Amino acid sequence: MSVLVDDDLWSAVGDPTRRRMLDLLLSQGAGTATSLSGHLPVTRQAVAKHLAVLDRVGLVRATTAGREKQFRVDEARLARAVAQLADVGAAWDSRLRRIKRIAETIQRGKDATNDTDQQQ
Amino acid sequence: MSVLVDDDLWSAVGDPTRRRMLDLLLSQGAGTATSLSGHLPVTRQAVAKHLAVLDRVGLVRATTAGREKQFRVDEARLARAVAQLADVGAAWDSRLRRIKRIAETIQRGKDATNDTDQQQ
DNA sequence: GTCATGCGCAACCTTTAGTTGCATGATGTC
DNA sequence: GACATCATGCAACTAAAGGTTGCGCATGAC
Repeated sequence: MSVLVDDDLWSAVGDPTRRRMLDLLLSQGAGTATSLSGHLPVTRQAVAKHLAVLDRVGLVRATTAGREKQFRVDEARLARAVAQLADVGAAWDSRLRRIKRIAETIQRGKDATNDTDQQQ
Repeated sequence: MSVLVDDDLWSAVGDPTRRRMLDLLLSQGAGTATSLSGHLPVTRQAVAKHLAVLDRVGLVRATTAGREKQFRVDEARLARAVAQLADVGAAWDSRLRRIKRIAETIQRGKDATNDTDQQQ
């Protein structure tokens, strides 16, 4: 059965632009829509929309200072998202390993008897 | 700097429905658009579109048998996707750890002197 | 042959990522 | 204080993606 995943959280980090924004925010500590857009191939308005999405799922939080609105990553929240990535990856990985093991077992069976034409 | 990620591959597994489809295909070995749609809250046509997406990025491969079109997961490709999930997770995780470590260092500094009001 | 079933295609709707354009509000300088 | 400036916010519009319904066609079962 499938791993429990917060779809909102996942799809927030599913967007490439938002992932790069998170990278930028992590490496720079904080940033505004304007400053981030300077490092991204999209307009400030697009960045602002993405920040709104990230803010809605709690991955970033804003502090208004004068005319600037600084965003920074909510570390606990991102850690949770990272944990979910790891969970899904681990679930698939273990299933892939199991499949590989079974395939090898079948292969060994074939090598041994070489006439049991097992399918499926 | 951001981790190298194949955006197509990532966004293919970024969709919740497609993730569940991959789960189903992994647990059942194979499936058709019709069979999968029985386990999902969307129509067969929606599933077919998702299968087309997954096929385009190589995560599944189809074999036509009579009037049925069976899809199965390309294990190598999914393993690669899993590796990318792990990479991004690890990158963020290490950055989060570094931030936490710095925060603790600052905290220790404050505890010691209690007047160095350091603000980035 | 006929009937059921699985697929593919087309039209349409809604949401989302992106754009441009403009109004508003805080800063700093003269 | 007035004014140019710069960051933000808001609105309208476009394009792509996820989803739907409806229909036509091929294949397999009887």
